[in-house]
Amino acid sequence: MKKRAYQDGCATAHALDIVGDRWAMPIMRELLLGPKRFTDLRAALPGISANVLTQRLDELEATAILARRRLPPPAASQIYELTAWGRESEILFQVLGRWAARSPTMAPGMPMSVSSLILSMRTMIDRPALGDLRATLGFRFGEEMFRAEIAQGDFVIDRAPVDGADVIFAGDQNGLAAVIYGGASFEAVADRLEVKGDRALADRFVTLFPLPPKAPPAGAR
Amino acid sequence: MKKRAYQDGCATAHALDIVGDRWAMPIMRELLLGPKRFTDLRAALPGISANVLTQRLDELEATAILARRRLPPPAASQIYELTAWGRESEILFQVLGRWAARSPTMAPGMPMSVSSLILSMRTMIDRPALGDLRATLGFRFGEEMFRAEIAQGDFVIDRAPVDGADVIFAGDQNGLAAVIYGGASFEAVADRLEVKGDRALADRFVTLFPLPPKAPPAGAR
DNA sequence: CTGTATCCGTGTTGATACTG
DNA sequence: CAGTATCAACACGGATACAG
Repeated sequence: MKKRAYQDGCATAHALDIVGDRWAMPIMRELLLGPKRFTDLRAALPGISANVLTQRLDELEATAILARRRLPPPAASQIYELTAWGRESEILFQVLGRWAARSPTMAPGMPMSVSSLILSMRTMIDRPALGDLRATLGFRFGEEMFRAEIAQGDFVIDRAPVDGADVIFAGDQNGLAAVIYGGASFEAVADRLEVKGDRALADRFVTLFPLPPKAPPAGAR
Repeated sequence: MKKRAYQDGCATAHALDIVGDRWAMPIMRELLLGPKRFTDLRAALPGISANVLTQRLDELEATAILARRRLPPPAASQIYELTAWGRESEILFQVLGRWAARSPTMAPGMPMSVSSLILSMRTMIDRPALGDLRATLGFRFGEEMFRAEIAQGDFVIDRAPVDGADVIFAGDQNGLAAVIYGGASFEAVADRLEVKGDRALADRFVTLFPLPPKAPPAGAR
């Protein structure tokens, strides 16, 4: 009847009770950039099974992190969207990601979802290095489109059409990830990623994501 | 051979791979204020079983979050301590705790460990409200002693002797938690908590931990 | 006393198949 | 498309036994 919980008054323990179950946080991450349907979530989270997804969605709804909403006809499908408080959890992903980026056991080069890449750019971009750059960038990965504005030392990116951007990246998000985090050249990923528009801007943009130094591995004294 | 892992290049997913297992983060929390022995950890984490603790300690050592060290004779016992990178994880607990403090499903009044209370005070104290207050506070819970210095709008607390503090709290950490987070009076917890020294300072101190407003519960449109 | 290893009952997770 | 049903594998928690 009662699920397994830490019997602990610490707020951190309560956080783990509600988002510590396997897949709970990846589901939240996939919803941070906007609502999705059941099938969208399944597609974005390779490895999750339908019954676990159902169960987590129920739990996240019960804890007021997300709400389900039925779209008006004719699109009679259901969508899941974060509540206002659920959206405030983005800071959790930012600090988790920044901390884990220093992990000595992190293997590079694994595929990541579109949401992961967009959120990681939000988190990891070197804002002080932007200077007085002004630019608009477009990103199109499959059906998903995002638009980034760089201005006054800030970088904001959201779901939006890419039309009219100074440079547009289109294709596979893993291609762009390989360039900005793996140091690959655009030529090396040309089969997966197309770059349209201001090539000099693209070249500068991909230098804006420095990785923090790795911590020493286990046993390194 | 290989443990269950998200196959995901996202740094957040890697973070969950290494600290997402049940009890991993509570163990790290208990070590944030200093090294502990196996038995200390068991005592601070009611509900964990010895085999799970052993397994988590092995995993956290393999991922370079903690290291085990053997004390020099005659104290031949082993202690577990966080690595430098492991100590950097404190920010995770701060943002998790701050976010979860707004959870509409959090039940108040459950017991918390000494480390939890100390860390939560570090996180939740209202630094702007400190003004130009200068004070030294001592805390003694069982064998554990902490000393806090308030000066120049900052609050720092660490393991240290309590001698000479302006006010000393001694007894059960849950008594103090009930006062600063539950709004109880010192009289109401007099059987669990002793207050020695500057009573006016104690009265002011316990007002410095405002709780953020709760988010709306599930179903609240 | 301080851990570690092994067994076992139970609940959670994950893969596949299936239904409205 | 959006889940539910079934079942096997595994992780957890508790107890106990064992080793330095």
